[in-house]
Amino acid sequence: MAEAKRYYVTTPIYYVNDAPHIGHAYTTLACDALARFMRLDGYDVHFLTGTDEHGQKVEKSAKAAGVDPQAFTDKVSQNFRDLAKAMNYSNDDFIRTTEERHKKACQEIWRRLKDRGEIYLGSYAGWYAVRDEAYYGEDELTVGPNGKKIAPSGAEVEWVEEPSYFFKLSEWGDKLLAFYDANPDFIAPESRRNEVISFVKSGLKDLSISRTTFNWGVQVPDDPDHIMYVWLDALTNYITAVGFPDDQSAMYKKFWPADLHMVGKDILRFHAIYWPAFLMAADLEPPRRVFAHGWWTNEGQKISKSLGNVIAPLHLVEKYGLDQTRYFLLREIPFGNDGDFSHRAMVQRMNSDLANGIGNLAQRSLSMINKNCDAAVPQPGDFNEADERLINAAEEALPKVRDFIREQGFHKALETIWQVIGEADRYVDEQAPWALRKTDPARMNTVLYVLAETIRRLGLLLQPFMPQSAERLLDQLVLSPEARTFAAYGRDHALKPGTALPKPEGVFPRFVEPEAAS
RNA sequence: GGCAGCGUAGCUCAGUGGUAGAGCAGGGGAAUCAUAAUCCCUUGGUCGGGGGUUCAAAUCCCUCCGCUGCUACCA
Repeated sequence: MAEAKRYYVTTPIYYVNDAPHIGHAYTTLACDALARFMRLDGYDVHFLTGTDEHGQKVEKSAKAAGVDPQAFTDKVSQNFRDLAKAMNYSNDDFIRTTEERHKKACQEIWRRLKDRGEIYLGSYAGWYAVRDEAYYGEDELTVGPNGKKIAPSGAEVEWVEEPSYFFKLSEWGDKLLAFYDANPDFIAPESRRNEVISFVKSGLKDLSISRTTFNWGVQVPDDPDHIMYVWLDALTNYITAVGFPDDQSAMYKKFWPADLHMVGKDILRFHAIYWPAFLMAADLEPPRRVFAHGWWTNEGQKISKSLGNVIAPLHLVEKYGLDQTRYFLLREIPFGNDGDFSHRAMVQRMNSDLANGIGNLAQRSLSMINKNCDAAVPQPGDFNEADERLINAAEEALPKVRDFIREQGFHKALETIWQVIGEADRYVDEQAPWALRKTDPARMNTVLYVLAETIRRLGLLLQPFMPQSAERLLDQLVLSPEARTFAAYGRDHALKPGTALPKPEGVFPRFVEPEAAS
């Protein structure tokens, strides 16, 4: 059965207590490239990001700042909207857990779980460290000199008990395993999938899903003493945004289940275990896929606030350029692995791949057209074998890139595009249009036409990754907006000979080290 | 500790039974259209150590060494 061409992709909602860093930028960037690709490929895309604004930490931070929590979150969530704008993300919606629509959705999913007998009232007890605001397991504790129990962090813990509602997660282990088995692509990469499965196989405990010790959260229906605990609240955002609780709405029917939840590896468990369990328990469909990507290090060092080596995305954009940063993050490491950000590697990518690669190819080709073809798309003659080879290589790149994008292989997609660039450079050298200028101008025209066509396709392919630069590249070929989708990728949408072209300008500057002060 | 995985050229990684690969870095050459960019050739590896299975092992098995991830309620 033919399903409508729609694609729903989400980032996690980011906890507003953190300042936006490279991790946030990276997750959303991957989703953005995916969303842009799917749109160009004819899909109706819904790309969601947002902020998680509830919880004890937010409540405390607001208090410390002397404002009420809502005013506090209004302010800090703006940082994430600013980031989205600065990184040129194309999200269709930005959800905040403090919105009315979301509270309604949370309370409704709670009611459904309650009605189906998936929630019961119990009490949550454990060793709690006030300083860390966290519970610890018995086996993590050590005994301090004064005989008190000490958390791994060094904080003293005390035994506390509070009433709490529980979700019967323990009853969902087998159903989850059956679900993973029936949906082998549900968790990626493969190694993460294995971890999740082994975790579930080791047995699941019921999950505490309410708290009474603070107020900043969604109230539990019919029990005002409790607020809903983070994960049920946070995860529900994914269905809130497509119209839940109105699960008969056009929006919900069209976009749920989500095609992909992109997450960092640290929150995989919540997305791959709790979330499908919540949904199945509420008789809703689980999402289709969760991808857990890796973390960045900075010049080989683990990034941490205490080391003071946090990477601010805006700083990178300012220093290297927006599209250069986007390109680096998606190209440098196999998506899913951890990766290292270093100035050296960044400059390498920026100069070798961008300036010397696509930048130089476009500039050398378009300059020759500008100077030797009356600044218009040249009239080609018949294609010879070499021409066909390059045209075909470019033609075949789209389906290859598509396959890689569908499995979130961003680095492979870019590598595929760069193979075409390499072939085009070899083609220029072999054909030597600068020599043909005198010996065989008609053949020169054909060669330059083939190059322009190749650049057209490269520009189209680069749009999801480097939207602004690709746009400038395509502007230099005077492509109409309709001619910029993948529907216009083929030969039947080839450049029209005679089309006047502007004087080309470099799109990818090289990075030049500032001279050391002497 | 338990479970899982990894260790291949200076760097990042591909290669899962049949003559060791790519990109970048290094060396040499060509070309001069282009952001001194490009193209060609090339140096470089006892595929972590040892043992075994096989006509044949980076690839399968055993063992040792080193590294990483997961091992539940801060998000």
